[in-house]
Amino acid sequence: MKYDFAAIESKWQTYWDEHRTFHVENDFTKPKYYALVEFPYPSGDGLHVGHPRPYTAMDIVARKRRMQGYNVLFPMGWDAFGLPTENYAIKNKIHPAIVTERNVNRFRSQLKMLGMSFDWQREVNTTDPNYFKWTQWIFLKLFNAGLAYKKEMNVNWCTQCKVVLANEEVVNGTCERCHGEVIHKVKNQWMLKITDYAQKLLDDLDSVDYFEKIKTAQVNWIGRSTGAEVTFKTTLGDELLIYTTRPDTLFGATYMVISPEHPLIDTWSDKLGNMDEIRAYQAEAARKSDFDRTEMNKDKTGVKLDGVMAVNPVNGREIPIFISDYVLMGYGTGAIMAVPAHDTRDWEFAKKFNLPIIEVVKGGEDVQKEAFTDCATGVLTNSDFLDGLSVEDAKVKIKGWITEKGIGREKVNFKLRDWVFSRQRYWGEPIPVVYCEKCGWVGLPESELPLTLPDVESYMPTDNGESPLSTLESFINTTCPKCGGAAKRETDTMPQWAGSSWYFLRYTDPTNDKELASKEALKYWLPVDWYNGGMEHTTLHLLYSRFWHKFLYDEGIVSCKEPYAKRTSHGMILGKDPQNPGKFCKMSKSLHNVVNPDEVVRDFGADTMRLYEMFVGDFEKAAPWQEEGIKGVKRFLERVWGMSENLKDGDEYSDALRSAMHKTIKKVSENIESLKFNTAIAAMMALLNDADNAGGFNRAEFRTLLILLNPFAPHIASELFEKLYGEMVHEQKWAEYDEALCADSTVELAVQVNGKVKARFNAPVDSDSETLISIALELPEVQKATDGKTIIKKIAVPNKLVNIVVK
RNA sequence: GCGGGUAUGGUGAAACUGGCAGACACGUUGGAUUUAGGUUCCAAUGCCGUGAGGCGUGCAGGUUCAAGUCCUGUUACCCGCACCA
Repeated sequence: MKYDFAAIESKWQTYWDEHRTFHVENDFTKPKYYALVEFPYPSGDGLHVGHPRPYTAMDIVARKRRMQGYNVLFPMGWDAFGLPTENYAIKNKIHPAIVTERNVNRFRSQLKMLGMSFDWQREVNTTDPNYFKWTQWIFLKLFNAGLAYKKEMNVNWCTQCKVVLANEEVVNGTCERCHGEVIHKVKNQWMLKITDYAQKLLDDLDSVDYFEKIKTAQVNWIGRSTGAEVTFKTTLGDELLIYTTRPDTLFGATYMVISPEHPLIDTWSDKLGNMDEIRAYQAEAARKSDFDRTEMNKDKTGVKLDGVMAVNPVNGREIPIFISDYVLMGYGTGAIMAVPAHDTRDWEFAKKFNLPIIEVVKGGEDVQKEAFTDCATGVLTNSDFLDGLSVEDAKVKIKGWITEKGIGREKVNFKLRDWVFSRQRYWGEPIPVVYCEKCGWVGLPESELPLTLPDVESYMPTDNGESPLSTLESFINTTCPKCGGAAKRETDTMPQWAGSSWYFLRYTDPTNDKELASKEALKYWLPVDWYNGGMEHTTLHLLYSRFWHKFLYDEGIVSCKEPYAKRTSHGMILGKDPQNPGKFCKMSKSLHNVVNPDEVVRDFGADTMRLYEMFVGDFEKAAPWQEEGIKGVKRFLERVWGMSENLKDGDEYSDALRSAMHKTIKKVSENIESLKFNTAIAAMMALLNDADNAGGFNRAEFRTLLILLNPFAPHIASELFEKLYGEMVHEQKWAEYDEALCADSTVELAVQVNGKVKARFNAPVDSDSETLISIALELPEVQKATDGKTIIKKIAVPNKLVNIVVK
């Protein structure tokens, strides 16, 4: 009989659907396993071949865990708020909810078509009011805890999307999504105080099993540094507070720089002689987009403030103050002391403005030619009481000194900024607060949740930067829940990252209308045992959701500090690069190199597609999509099918294949755990080759093969298992192996002379070194190679090789 | 600039604590079956050389009986962050 993948796959997909095979109950008596993949944004384009790679990988893990006896939660849902849907809706004049539903249906059917073992009874959708009721509820918790606040601030504004972006969403000064120009705009925005959790987000990385590169990226993004804050008096009688990580270089400060947005400038405005010039520079800096600012970063610019000087507290010297956009208002205090001798940026600035460069740490080259920034080897000089100390010792001493004198203190700073949480868009969760003239910002009571989106005529984003909801009087005008007076609703919506910051909690109890999920369900299922997702979310979704989870932990909602026990990531699937034949690059519509999974499944089948995606290369690395490679795995499945028709009798493994069977079980079992799916598949292929050489499989051996194959290619495995053994393969126990039986009775050893292989021989396993050496020395090839030479050394590595060293 | 990563046949790639480099595939070549083949099967396939033999894991050194793997230096490419004081 022919391997009719189309008929087999639709048969089993229907079976799994009708029997709810992969539905899991909250059965608290069983050991649980929570496997999670990132839920997709259901775009209008449907799945592309990149999606199934992580999904198949975790599907393999989930299917294996079920066979190992775990109660497995492997859910799927839709991160469905977002700009593309809204844009599509605007263009085609369809409500975004309808577009979303259509896209979700397409995605769901495509995932079913790939044989993913998701529990479809637990599907969640971030745009469902029953879901976002709890997103809003969490926001109110944050608001009531003082972690959500509204602030007038300079934000990133995408000129194309006409929306505010979080720092994490700005890539190379452009919009992460549309690559449009990002400029700065001063707007009143909702902010979340993720910075309050900076230290915890950093510390608790020690307690989780993430890929090291993921941890490193988060550590760098959080960007903790220790230094000191120091107060400089000014000649106008007030004070200037700066932050430095090099307080040891205080004696080398020859000027100060403050950010163009620094508030002291306004304070000083009528006393400065060159206000026109300063105002012009401020305007210039404000107008620059992030992109321009990065472009310009080689050439330092700035303006000296005319009429004010700072006084260096360690030596009383008066030094000038500049404004320059290389100092950022958002970090530290927005002001620095400049030590050109020991900071590259300060050095460049000093050279340009002809400022003195004083060496205070010796050990480098001439500081007039290059800044000396090495902290490890330097020794203090020209620094009075610090002279002769190492940089580390000097830091300690000066910190003590400034604390004692009351002019400064030790200070920790983070690069992490608070999370800009407002978006001027229609298709997002409404922020459930109102503004009352009397009471200020007031959160809605829980009874008024969910606050749903009103129907509007136009979802168009506006050029003035206001939300499309802002023109809708019926939505805006409401009463204050506190005083009952007139109040206005917030018209901005939440960013897309809101719904995805807690979705893994909702899966544990997706239909609960009393709580976001029951305490018992949360306690049972969390933390997620294994979460796989893209590296691109490391400093976005992954960080945001850790923050929310930690907050919910502090509120007593969840009972573990970290949401994910283990986090891994996958590489991208690359397409052919049309510009460089033989090279590969990101798939994109504009390059016409996108591969559609529907066609692959139609032409080769879902099992082949799954196997190919796993066989293509190292799961963690980017992998090129090469149509030719699909044939190899298709052939493998055809061979499995063909061999099923010629099985020998046998209730146990044959002598010929026993060790091969045990070795393969071990290899496949271990490889799944370490994400080495490619070599797991290779091991099964090699087993087929072994079986061919042994004259085919017997029934016992083939049964095991199907169990190993089931997570990878579940349709063919289910079909053959039912046909041959009359049972369901997914109900079988995972195969076991015996370490002792993995070994063959004899092994081939290589014999080297001076490290070059000259001969080979077979010997019983674990033969001792003396025996091996004496056999090796008798071999004719070895005699020839050692003839007339002196043997200096004989090394034998049991079961591997013998090396004879001669002179 | 800082951080992370990669470099192995014609191609995708394997190689656990240093121990036979190239598993498993793709492709190619030859052969068989077939009216036919985007079928199946068999054989060969790292490079140079007719051969014995030599050379081979980006490059240059080093340690070792033995190095893709360890050490020093160096180049190229990819990804992230980027004036964070």
